[in-house]
Amino acid sequence: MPQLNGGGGDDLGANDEMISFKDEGEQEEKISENVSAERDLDDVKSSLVNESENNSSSSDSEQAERRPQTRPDSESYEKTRDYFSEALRRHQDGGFFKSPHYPGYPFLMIPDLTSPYISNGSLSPSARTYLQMKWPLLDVPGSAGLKDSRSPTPGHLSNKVPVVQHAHHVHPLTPLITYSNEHFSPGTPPSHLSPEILDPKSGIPRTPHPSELSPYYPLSPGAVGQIPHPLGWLVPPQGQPMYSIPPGGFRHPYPALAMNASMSSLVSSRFSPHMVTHPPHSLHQTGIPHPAIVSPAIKQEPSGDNISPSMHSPGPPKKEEDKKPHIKKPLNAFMLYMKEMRAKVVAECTLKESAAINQILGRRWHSLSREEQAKYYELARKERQLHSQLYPGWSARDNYGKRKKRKRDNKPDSTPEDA
DNA sequence: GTTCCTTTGAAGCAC
DNA sequence: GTGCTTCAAAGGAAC
Repeated sequence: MPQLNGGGGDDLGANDEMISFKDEGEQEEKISENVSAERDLDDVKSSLVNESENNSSSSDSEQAERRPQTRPDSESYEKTRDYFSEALRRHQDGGFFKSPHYPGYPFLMIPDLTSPYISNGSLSPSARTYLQMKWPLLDVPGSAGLKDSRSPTPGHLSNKVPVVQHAHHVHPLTPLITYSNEHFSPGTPPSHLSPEILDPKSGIPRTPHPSELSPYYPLSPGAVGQIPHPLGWLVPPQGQPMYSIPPGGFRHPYPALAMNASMSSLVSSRFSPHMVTHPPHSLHQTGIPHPAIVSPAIKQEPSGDNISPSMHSPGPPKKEEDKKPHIKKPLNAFMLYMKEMRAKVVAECTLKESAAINQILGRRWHSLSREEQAKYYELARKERQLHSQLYPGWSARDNYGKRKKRKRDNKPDSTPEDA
């Protein structure tokens, strides 16, 4: 098990896997830093297309749809230019900062711009992206790229406009391409692009702390000081509200994205607005609304409004289980990586199927250097640690069977357990 | 509207 | 200890 012991040199766990992927990563590095990502995408996409063709006899339309994706030379280039122009225009007229149309992505892009390359330049785009995220949790040994990554604030990032440059073949504006402003509430200032973060309550500009980067455990300001948090990074050094919640709650499906950089990797639907604005149901015993908490109704049936029945009816609980909020599993390292990089991959290619994206992400994951993966392992470890602190009695087993039964494999010998 | 797909990792369970 | 299973995220595709 890839269990980090925290601080140990060989604490990555999954060492065997690391060894194997190391070669792959080196290969990619040899190929070219610039082309690795594209080749990776091309490779995956090609295989996906082939598989798709073989398995499901993809229609010509699908092929036609995907082929240009694999070689987006001319058309995509023109699109890119258009996007670039569009984004540049937005940037110039200020709208770029006022109303980001790419809620999740800037956080991924900006780091690349702050310090695009690590000394040896061997890191993959994603790696650099990650390394530049001012990881709040980690002491990254010998990471040259992180040398000054602690000091950067959104303020210093503000003049690093993603459209200016981007490493590799990634379209400089790909983040702008993928997302529409419908994901983002126009009124929500992109704190990562703002020189300072305004305190949602006081409106006073404040310097964001890396601690804010963890949206997984959005502690209310009052709750922060109530518990001895296992992770020091969760506690703001200046006693300022770390997980400041916009008045009225988040409207964005990825609300915390508006907070700052590495949010994108950490933020997700786990941080659902209802959990923030209506903590009573998902409040932990410490009074802390945990993003991993999802009411049974919400979790089991994501559709519809996310109001837990228990919220509507404070009356007697139906069952013991119904009363218990659904506490999600802490994300593992790959999941954290996936959350962070998904938008980037989506932006780099036109694939939209999560399955395909995940394949790419899986490859990229293996292409990450040991150090880069280590950070995710470490973060995941802290996630689990914090999770266990918040929910001492929780067990992964608690969630067993809460999902709709998955048809695990289409193996003919597998008997359908479903009635 | 629900489930599948697809990835890796963590955890639980059976043996 | 080993191997299998489930769940975590994501969102389009398929049903």
